[in-house]
Amino acid sequence: MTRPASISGFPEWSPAQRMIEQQLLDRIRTSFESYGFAPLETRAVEPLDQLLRKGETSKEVYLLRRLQADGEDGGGDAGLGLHFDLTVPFARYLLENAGRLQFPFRRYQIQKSWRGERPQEGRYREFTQADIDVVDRDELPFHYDVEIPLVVIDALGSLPIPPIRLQVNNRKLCEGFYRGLDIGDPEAALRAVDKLDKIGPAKVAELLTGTAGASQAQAKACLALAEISAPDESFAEAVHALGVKDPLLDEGLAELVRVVEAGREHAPGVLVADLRIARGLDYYTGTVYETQLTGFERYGSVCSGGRYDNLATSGTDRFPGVGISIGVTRILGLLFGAGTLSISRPVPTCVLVALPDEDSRPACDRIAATLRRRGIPTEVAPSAAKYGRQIRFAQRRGIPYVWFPDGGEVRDIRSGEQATADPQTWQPPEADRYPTIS
RNA sequence: GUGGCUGUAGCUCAGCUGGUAGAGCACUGGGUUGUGGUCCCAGGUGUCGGGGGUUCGAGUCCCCUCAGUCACCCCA
Repeated sequence: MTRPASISGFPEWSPAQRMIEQQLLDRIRTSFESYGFAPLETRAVEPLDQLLRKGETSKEVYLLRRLQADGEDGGGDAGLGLHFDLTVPFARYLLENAGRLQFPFRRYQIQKSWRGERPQEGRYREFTQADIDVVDRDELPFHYDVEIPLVVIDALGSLPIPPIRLQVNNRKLCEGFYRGLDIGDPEAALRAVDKLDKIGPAKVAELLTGTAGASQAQAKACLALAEISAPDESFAEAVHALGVKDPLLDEGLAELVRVVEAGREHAPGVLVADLRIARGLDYYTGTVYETQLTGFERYGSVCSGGRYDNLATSGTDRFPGVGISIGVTRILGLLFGAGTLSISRPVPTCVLVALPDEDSRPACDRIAATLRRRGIPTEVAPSAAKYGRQIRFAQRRGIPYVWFPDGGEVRDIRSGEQATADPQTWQPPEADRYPTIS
């Protein structure tokens, strides 16, 4: 008989929080569509072999199983699992529908994902991501790597959240550098360098010599590279100054310069080249993005992605892409936790129509209907209580206006101002029509 | 998934080395019998996260479990 309790990692926001989330999602969607990304939703579930095609994430995947499945089929449903991001399902969708799509194909996708990891602040087992990707057939022009971060800078910039810092790096640059240095295990080096923020340069150097087969001098060079960070193209000179020569390094360098140049022009101070950014080792092949929320740096990236040249391939078909994903639930969780996101009222209602007595309900319903038709969220009082109670009902919910049908008057209960009004023509100030977030 | 810390009213929190439920705000009713907020009075404010154990007796000690949080891992 114990009361039902919450489930770890599966957040359920309050109505006020949900209204905030919906408004953020609306604005993100509007931003995405303003760049011409088309909406897509894929099923929640993918075959396990699709999910595990890249990366060693098997432990986090939630499996789908029927309650009544008998032991013979292993209790499984053909090995289905809930998707843990939106990129892998998108790659599957591409291969399945390539013949019906126009390329380059740009889509956005705003959906839940699931990961069976241990939850903590800003990390959940069920969470919403807002994803954009551009994919082409055979070759994807690099200018999309330049465009993608500008889209999310726009999207996140339209939200009432702290400023962001979008860090960009390029895998080719790092791998070329390591190759030019002749380091034994470039992947291990990448992994070690990625921990720089967390464990500091001394520990990273240990890792580099220990696991990546680097000499002391090589480790020092890797650290020097990782510590380069700049909001403009000056980072390229800093890399050149390290004196390493490699064709792949030059290619990555040139690409990163293009991204940073565009960032400096369109979003000054937001986008920076940060050569320590590595991302998960799985499918990224070039540009990589990560995003810090000012004041919440320690909770990790709230928006990341990159270029993947080999994620969607089938036989001779190849669909290179570049994309990025906004961690909506993470952003909300952090800001709710800090108490810095609020909404002007916890219900949509703008007007409460007071009810003089039950017999008047049809007349009150007509007033409410008229207001609603004109786009003003309206509800009628639940019962014909004393007017004082009805006003209090509105006040407790933050409803700004009470409509008195007998005299045909509307009262702003914040100021106490009351005036005669016609439901056919009365307008609330635009700021009062819907709840506003700040 | 491994380990650490935390859990008392709707919220913020007290509660001494085991001895019988507490404050502020919020909430409900009334003072005010159809125009709220201030003020006054009266009051639910409680499975002490849940279960088990030790004890004459457990909010307090022990075990398990759930949730939150932190570190590792990984990442939105």
